[in-house]
Amino acid sequence: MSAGTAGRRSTLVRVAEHAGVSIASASRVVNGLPASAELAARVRKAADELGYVPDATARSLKVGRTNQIALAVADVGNPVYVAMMHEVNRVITKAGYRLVLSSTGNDAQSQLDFLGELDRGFVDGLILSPLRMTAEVVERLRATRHPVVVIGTLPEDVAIDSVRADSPRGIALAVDHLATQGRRRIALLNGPVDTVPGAARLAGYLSAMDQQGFVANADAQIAAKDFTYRAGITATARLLERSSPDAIVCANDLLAIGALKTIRAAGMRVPDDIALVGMDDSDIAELPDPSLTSVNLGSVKRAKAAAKLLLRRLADHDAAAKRLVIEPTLTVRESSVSTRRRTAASNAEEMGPAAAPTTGGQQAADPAGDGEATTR
Amino acid sequence: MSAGTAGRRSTLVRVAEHAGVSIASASRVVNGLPASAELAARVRKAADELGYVPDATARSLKVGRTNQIALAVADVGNPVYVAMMHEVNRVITKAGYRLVLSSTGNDAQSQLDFLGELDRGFVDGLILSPLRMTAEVVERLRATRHPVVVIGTLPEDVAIDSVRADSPRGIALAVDHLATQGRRRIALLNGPVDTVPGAARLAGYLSAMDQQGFVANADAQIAAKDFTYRAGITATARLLERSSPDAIVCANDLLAIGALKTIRAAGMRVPDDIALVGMDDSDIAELPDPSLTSVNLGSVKRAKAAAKLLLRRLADHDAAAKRLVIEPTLTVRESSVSTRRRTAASNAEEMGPAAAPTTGGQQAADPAGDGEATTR
DNA sequence: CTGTTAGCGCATTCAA
DNA sequence: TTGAATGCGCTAACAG
Repeated sequence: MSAGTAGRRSTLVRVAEHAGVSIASASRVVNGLPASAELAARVRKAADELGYVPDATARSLKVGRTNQIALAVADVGNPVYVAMMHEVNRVITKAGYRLVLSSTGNDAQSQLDFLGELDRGFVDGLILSPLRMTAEVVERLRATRHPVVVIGTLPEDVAIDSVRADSPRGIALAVDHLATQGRRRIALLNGPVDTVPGAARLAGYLSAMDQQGFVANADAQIAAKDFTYRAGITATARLLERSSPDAIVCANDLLAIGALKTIRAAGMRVPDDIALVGMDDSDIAELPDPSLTSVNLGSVKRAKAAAKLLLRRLADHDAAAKRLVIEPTLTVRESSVSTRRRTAASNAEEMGPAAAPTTGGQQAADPAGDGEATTR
Repeated sequence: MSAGTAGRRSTLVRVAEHAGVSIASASRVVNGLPASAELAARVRKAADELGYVPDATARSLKVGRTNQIALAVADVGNPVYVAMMHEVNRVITKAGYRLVLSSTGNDAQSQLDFLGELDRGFVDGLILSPLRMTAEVVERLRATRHPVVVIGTLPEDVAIDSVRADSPRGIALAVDHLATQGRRRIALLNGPVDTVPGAARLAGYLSAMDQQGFVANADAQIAAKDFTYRAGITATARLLERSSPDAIVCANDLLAIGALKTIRAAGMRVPDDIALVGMDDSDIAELPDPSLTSVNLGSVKRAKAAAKLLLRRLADHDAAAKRLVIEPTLTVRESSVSTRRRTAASNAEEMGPAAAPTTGGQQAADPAGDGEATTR
């Protein structure tokens, strides 16, 4: 009914004409600025009759804001990135922004291309979660006129807002948990080591093993060719050819599920023969049977913090850059806790009827789910 | 180095000044329109020195195009929508468009809100995959000045481009396959019946059962409260309380994985005691053990077709509306094929050493993966 | 081939 | 409070 004459798109000028007021007044009424009740009514009526809707493009050109925020992630196929996207979208939508998605794939060039595009000003800011943080990327980030928040690790000297997971600590949670369960030959199923997460996982593993007084045998470490389920299958097969772990820490949940498949195909059981710990604690962690114990690296929290950081900077371009670190947590499920008594390996001490039921090492962790992560 | 004086943003006017040419000439060079080699060089040099980057907003205002396409899906948590999003992004990116994502959640209102926003003209077109196609949504769709393509089913009299899956046919593939495997008591684990996919699944199930000469017992049909893994768990528990199926067709892969969990918890085996068929054939279908036989409803093909349909319409606003239907396919995996001889139920005929290995009912199906789906 | 000019639709400064 | 006028940065007529 109120759609008005569909002829041409109606603009503010036409509304003004139709209402018999100046274009400036029409603009004011539409934007809720002070105006006499009578005039406001006239304008509103006219706008209604003409089915007027303000034009976003013109407005953007005028005010210098698009109300759009870009999110660039490496791999939308990974549930973690989906979760992050979801959270970023939630936060920025509430603040009146739209989400422009750039799924740059694993392609480094298209990542750079997108960063180049950024200066065209089709978005007000960017949240970037790069798989590889190359020098070129860093260079582009410094050069941009637009606010950027990085999810991941940045060189020390770069003054850009960022938020990262403490993934070494996460690995330590996993290794400690496995050690507590009596596991001694703890292997690492990693992704590519030349990626940001891959490098962090490896470093964390080495340090955690050291801490526990275990030797990190090279045969017990393997890098899958990417962070996918299939890569997990083949990499685990290779791993089992050259070593006999009683536990595997996986760099990601998809890899872990791949490992699960291979272990079974080899005639062994999880967790009795080999315990498994995934990482990311994504939606899919609870799907397999046994369900997957997983290190929660706070992907949702990171996404939320990143979004808020960007919103803050959008409001104040000159704020000092922040570097946030999100504390990991361990979600214990079935894949790491054997119900049968451990037969192999020693530790004389019983460790209680069954390890603690759920989360293990959570820190002060945004209890209400709504706390201002950026203030920590 | 080539970043130029970072002072203020450089515009075409400044480039023109710096090069000593008219602003129009500068524009032409930038846009690759004919110009003398000498002039072109001067402009390009100036642009480079000033670090000039054309402004997307101004350009959009002028030409009336944003080069953005919106995708509105109900639930980004569902792998199918992620796959669709991925594909849409791929196709439109290649055509020079950016993707604006609207994850409207299950919230009907925010869906409507987004459709309202559409007329602000921040995107050139929309691809919409609504969970529920209400009268209000249809009304908004007709009212919009912007091209829209719907993924899903639309009322007959609405002249809007759309592409849908033939999900009754998909269910039939599943039921027929199960019947061939000797299953007779085939249940349906559906999602909410008041959704577009839920309604289609139910209708398809009833008709397929009828076709096979089976009775579609009401006790053997259940509707989970949404299309999630958890809902699948609880709904299956209820289903098993009131009936004893030897096979379950699930409206979606997540539901199927939930069913798998519940069946196991009840002490039964898949596929020996109960065969399982999922739907969507999404990434997660191969994760469980046994891996999930699943009806491929062509989500990627639908997404691709929708994107192309929209691009076509963007190029020609007055083209006649098309309604495309994508043919389903069955991907047979482990969850539906028992390795042991069926003991219960009859069919005297052996059905070969083991059912056909992979896809079952594929039609003429875009062999190169690149065929023009819209021309069928 | 190149320059001049007029808007795209809107927000906003300045007068009245 | 309201109206007239300016320009955001760019492209596309139209002249020359």
